[in-house]
This record gives sequence, C-alpha cells and structure tokens, in this order.
Amino acid sequence: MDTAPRPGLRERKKQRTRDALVRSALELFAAQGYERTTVDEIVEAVDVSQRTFFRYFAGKEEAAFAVQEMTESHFLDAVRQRPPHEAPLDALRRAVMASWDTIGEAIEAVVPIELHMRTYQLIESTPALLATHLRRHEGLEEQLARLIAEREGVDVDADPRPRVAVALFGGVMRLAARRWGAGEDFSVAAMRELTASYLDGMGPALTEDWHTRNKRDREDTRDTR
Amino acid sequence: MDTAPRPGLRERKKQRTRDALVRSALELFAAQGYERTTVDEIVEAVDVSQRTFFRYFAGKEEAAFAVQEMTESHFLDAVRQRPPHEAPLDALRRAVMASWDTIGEAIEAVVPIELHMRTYQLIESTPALLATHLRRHEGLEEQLARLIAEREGVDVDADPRPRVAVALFGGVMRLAARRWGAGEDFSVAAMRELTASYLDGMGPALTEDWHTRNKRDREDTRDTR
DNA sequence: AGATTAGTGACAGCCGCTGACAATTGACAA
DNA sequence: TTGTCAATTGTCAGCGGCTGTCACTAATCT
Repeated sequence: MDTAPRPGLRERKKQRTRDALVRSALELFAAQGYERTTVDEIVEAVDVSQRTFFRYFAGKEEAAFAVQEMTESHFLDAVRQRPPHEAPLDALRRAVMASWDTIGEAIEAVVPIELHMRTYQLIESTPALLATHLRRHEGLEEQLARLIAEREGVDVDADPRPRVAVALFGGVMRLAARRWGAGEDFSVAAMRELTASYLDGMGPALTEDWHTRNKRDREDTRDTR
Repeated sequence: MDTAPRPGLRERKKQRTRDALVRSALELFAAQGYERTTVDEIVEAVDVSQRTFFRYFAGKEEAAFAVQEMTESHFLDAVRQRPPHEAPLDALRRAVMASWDTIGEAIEAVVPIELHMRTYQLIESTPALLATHLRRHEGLEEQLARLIAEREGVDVDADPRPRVAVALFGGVMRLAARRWGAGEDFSVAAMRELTASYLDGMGPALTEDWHTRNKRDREDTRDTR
C-alpha cells in the first residue's frame, strides 16, 4: 500500500517549494487579507519568481484552497471506507465524524492547524473565495452522489435519489460550517456538535407544521396559474 | 405605491445606457463565450468608454448577472405574497411556480428571453460564473430564511429550522436547475415539471432504505472514535 | 441665463496571468 | 567523473480587468 519508496531529490525539492508557497500565501492572507496580498509578496517571501508560482498554482485562489483540497479527498476516502450496509445519509454522517479524527496530522505537515482554521474563516468572509469555495463544494457533492449511487447499486443519471440525498446532506453541512465559522469556538469538538445538531434537524424541517398549526392536506401544487 | 412619476431625462438616459450595455454584453457572451469577450468589445458596441462600463457595473461579472438579479427579486416578492397559513416549504414551492408565470415581461423589457436562457446555460458552464452564481444563490437563501422565520414567527438566529428548510429547498432547486440546463427542453413548462418532480423526491430521499433493505435501528452516530 | 451638480472620456497605472525563450539543475548512463 | 537529456526555473514582454484622477460636457436648479 506504500507506493512512495524514494521520491528523489527533484521531487522533494518541488514539494518543499510548493509547501513553502502555500504556507507563505496563507500566512500573508491571514495577516493582511486575500485581496490586499499580491502574488509578488508571496513569491518574495519564498524567493522564487512570480512565474514559478503560476507553474504550481493555476491562480492565486488555488493556493488559498490547497489545504482544503487535502481535507476533501480525505473525507471522500472516509466515505469509501464505510461498510456497505449503512444507509446513505448514515454513512455520510459517520464518514464526516471519522475523517475529522484523523485529518489533523496531514494538515500539520504543511501548515499549523490554527492557520488552516483562520484560512477557512477568511474564505467564508471573502466574496471571491466564498464563490470558489461553493463551486468546489458542488463538485464534491457530485463525486459523493456517484459514490452513493455505486454503494446502493443505482444509476446516478437515471435515479435522482442519490443527488437529492447528497444535496440535502451537503446543504445542511454547509449550514453547520457557516455557523461554526461565525461562532466563537473553533475546536473540532464544537464543529462535531454543531454538525450533529443540524443533521438531526433535517427530519423535523420537512414535517410541515412548526408550532401549533395542524397538519393540513397538501393539495396539488404543480400549477397555480 | 407608484413612486416613479417622471424619471427625468438624465435618469432615462442612464437607464438606456445600462440596458444597452447589458444587452451588448449578453449577446457577445453568448456568441463567443464569457472569458473570450473583453470589456473593450462590449463598450465599443455601445460606444461608451471603458471607464463608463465600470461605473455601471462593479465588474464584468455583474453585467452577466444583471437579468438574474431581476428574476431573483421577483421571486422574493412572490414569496412575500404567499398567504401566511401555507406551510414553509409549501409556500416556497408555490412562489416558484407563480413567479415563473409573470417574470417574462420584465425580462423582455431588457433582453429577449431566449438570450436570457442562453445566458443561464453559459453561467452553468463557465466556472468563474458558476462560482459567483452559487454565492448569489446562497445570499438569496439567507434572505429566504429571514422571510420564512418572520412568517412563522421564530427567531432566525436562535431557531435553525428556517435555514435548514431553506437549505433543503434551495439544494433541490439547484439540482433541478442544473438538470434543466443540461437537458434539451428549455421551456418554462419543462422547468416546472422538473422542479415539481425533484421537490417530490425530497421526502423519499430522507427515508433511509432505498431498495429491499429493511429499516434498521439508528444507533447514536455522534461519536465514532 | 448663470450656477451647480452629475455623468463622461481620456490617461496613467496596478495586479493577475500567460507565452516564449534562455539558463540552470537534477537524473542517468557512459 | 563526466557528458547528455529532460525537467524546472527565471527573465522579459504583453494582455485584460479594474481604479484613481482630472478636465469637460450636459442636465438640473435658482
């Protein structure tokens, strides 16, 4: 399973340069904001040319999402490792919880976890980064839908249920993440609590009556003209 | 309620310039793609300076979303007009259906509807535009959540149910929109059908067993360590 | 009509990003 | 070791999005 015997000097050097660029970028972003940080500042701190930066990253944004990328593929792996007898939403929920317990070390190899947390806050509060983050999130949902469809043995393009389930799950996850970022407690434990509580709220939100209102017969809503 | 007696020459001129820029932009985007269209091309077709373009729009993107902006506020109005006795998800569903029946004229006043449709396709297929679209979508969800919370008389920050309900609804709506854009039939009727069918799938997706599997007892999933 | 104010055009300049080409450096064999 | 090849990098030039500044024109106000 270990397919990395000796990366070779060249490869190691590349990895070091890349990590240094990510670290330098995230530090500068956290210190002075994303927009106010120029690529020239980033490369100057690592002492490489601007052209080199753009050989490692397609754009300034990609550097900001380098660590996110790691956590996402880690989560996907966790989903793949769920036993097939678990129901879809159950497997997703357990995979989230499990991946948070083991992602720490991988992150720390590149940047301090605290910096990663601050980067997440920055993404949520910077419109340009938030937009890209949401697009990436949707890409992740697409991959999740295919995984779920495979688990359940259905055709992801013919059967809407995998995508619907993942959309519900993803929507609630984003809600929890947003609230976590807006709160005070940035610990993993807090995130875990929030996520569990929001996931528990999915069912109740679908039952139509919230306070004292009686259950009413749902007439056909297809056409209101 | 009509607070627009005489716009004045100056105001009318501004409106015409703006509409011309939007039309010119969307036509060029549709013809040659978003990225391959420069702001210089857009302003040349309207015969104004590049500086003027950036006085009307914060960026090239904003011109691409000018019509979307109209449809979104139209939908919000439709939600506000739903009678308060309707359950949240029911009101949202009916508001979508209702707003589609009346948005046509407002769009046509600026650009041909067919161009608006093509623009939507373009947004879905252009990564940079898709990202911004998703961020706008989330902004809309936030406004929806506040509306729903007000209708139901709950505190949007203390009670998670409005946001959860809207997240579920919004996620399913995006799914339908995405599929509509990927399909063949770009009529409003097709969109209506798709939306209804996806909304109907929300309930079934939450019930955990999809094929022959028996309902299993949900153990506690809060902690898997 | 004259004063005021809003909208515009022209110009200069920053920043993200890319193509092209030359220079450097690690990988591998002779 | 040394020479060759290929990968990586630096330098330079340039485009497109976007902004600040300032003078100029045209609509509005008195």
